[in-house]
Amino acid sequence: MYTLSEENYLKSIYRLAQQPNFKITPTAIAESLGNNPASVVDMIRKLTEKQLIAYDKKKGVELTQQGLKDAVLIVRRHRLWEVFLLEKLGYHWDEIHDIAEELEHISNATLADRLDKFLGFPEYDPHGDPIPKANGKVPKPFSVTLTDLKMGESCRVAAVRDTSSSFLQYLQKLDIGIGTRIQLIEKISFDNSLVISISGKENTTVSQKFGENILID
Amino acid sequence: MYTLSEENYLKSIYRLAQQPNFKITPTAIAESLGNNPASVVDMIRKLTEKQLIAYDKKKGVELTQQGLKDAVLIVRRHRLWEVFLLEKLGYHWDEIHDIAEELEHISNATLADRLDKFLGFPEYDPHGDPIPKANGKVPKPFSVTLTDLKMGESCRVAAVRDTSSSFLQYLQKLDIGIGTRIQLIEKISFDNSLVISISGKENTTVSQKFGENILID
DNA sequence: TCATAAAATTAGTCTTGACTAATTATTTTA
DNA sequence: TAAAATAATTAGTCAAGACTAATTTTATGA
Ligand SMILES: [Mn+2]
Ligand SMILES: [Mn+2]
Ligand SMILES: [Mn+2]
Ligand SMILES: [Mn+2]
Repeated sequence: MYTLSEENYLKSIYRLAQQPNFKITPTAIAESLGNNPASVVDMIRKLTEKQLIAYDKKKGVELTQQGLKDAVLIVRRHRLWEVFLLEKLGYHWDEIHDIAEELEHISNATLADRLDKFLGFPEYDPHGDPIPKANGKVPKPFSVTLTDLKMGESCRVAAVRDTSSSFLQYLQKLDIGIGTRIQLIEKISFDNSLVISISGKENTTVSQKFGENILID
Repeated sequence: MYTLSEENYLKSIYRLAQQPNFKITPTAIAESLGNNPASVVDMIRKLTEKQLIAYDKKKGVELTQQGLKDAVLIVRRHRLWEVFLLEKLGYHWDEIHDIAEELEHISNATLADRLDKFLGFPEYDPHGDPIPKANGKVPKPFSVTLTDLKMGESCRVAAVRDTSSSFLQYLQKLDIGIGTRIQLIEKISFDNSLVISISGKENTTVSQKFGENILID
C-alpha cells in the first residue's frame, strides 16, 4: 500500500485521534513515534498531498476518509497478527506487540481476511482492543477504567491501555489478565492509590497511574 | 537482523551459490534481483565490510560462514511462511512466494522455530524445496529433472525449479503438482520436446525448458 | 596479437526519511 | 499587554539504496 513510514504515521495519527477532544499537533505525533517534530512536518506535507490527512492550524491533523480507511486496515492487521502470535505460536502478551508492529505492514489483498477467518473472527486482541471488521467497522473500545470504580464494587478486566512490556509483565506478576475479576477495597485519598483484591485474594495496593491503564467491563 | 536490502542480497547470493561451478558475478546478482550492476557493486562493498561475503575477482562472490548462516535462516523463514500461507490460510501455490518474500524479513529470535513447530516441522515447502532445520542444516534438494528421464520410465514430481506464477499456473492447468506421477513416452529429437503422460492420462507434449524446471524423485 | 565486445567499476545524481540548528509563530504568564 | 516559553516551520545535512553515464578492466575471436 504505502511505505512503512507512511503506514506508521497513519496508525499513530489514528491512535491519537481516539482520545476525544485531543488536538493532533506535529509535536504530539513526534512524541508518539519518537521522531523529531521537523521530520513530522515533512511527513504531514507528504500525507496531505496524498490526501490521507488534512492539516489545519486550528484543528490540528485529521485523517481523511481514505486515510481513516487505510489506518483502520493497518490496525486490523496489527491486532489479528497479535492474536495469531499469542494463540497459535504461544508467545506471551508482552512479546507480541513489537512483532505485530512489523507484520502489520505485509500487504496482500486477502491476507487480513484469511487470517481473520483462520483465527475464527476474534472480536478482541490479546490486550482487549477491538479488532476492526473486514468492512471497516470498528467495535466500540472499552473506556471505563479501574479508577472509575466505586468503593466495594467489583469488575472484570476488559482491556489494558498501556501495552508496554513493563506494564504487561507487572500485570503478569500480579496475576492479572483479560477476564480477571478485581474488587476495589479502598481509595487512598492522599495519592489516589487503589487497594484492590485480585480474583478474591488478599489485598494489593496499586497506583493511580496503574488504575488508569486498566479498562474494565 | 539486517536491512531488507541486505537480506535480499544475501538470499540471492545463496540461491546463486546452489548452482554448482557457477561464478557469482555482480552481473549475475544484478540479474537475479532485477537491479543495476552498479548498485550491486555498492552492496558487495557493504556486505564485504560486514564480513558476510568475500569477493575475489577470480572466484566471484562467496558467502562467509556468518553470511551463509544468515542466508540459510532467511531461506528457512521464507519456506516456513510459504507452508503456513498454503496450508493454514488456503492460498494457492502460485500466490505464496511474493507474500513470503516480505514475511521472511520479520525478525524475532524465536519466530521461525515457533512457526516450524506450529506447522509440524515440515520437511519441504509447497514447491518441494527443502526447509533448513533450526540447527542450520539444509536437507539435500532434489536435482534430477524430467529431462534426465529415459524413454518409458516414470517418476514422481518432487519439486519445481521455477516458482513464477506463470509456470505454476501452467502446471495447475496440466494438473501437475508435487507428487504427481509422470511417464516419459517420447523425446522429440528435433527440439528435445517431451511427450509425457500425466497421472496415466493421455499424452501431452511439453518443451525442454519445461522439463528442466520439473525436479523428480 | 590486437580490436572489439562485455563486464566491472567509478562518479555523480535522486528519493526517502531521518536529523540539527536557526528562525518564525503562537501561547503563557508575569 | 509585553516578555518569556513553547511550538511550528524552514534550511541545510546525512545515510541508504537505488539509478545513469562514463570509464576502466577483462575476455573473446579475427
Ligand atoms: Mn509498524
Ligand atoms: Mn494489542
Ligand atoms: Mn525478500
Ligand atoms: Mn518455495
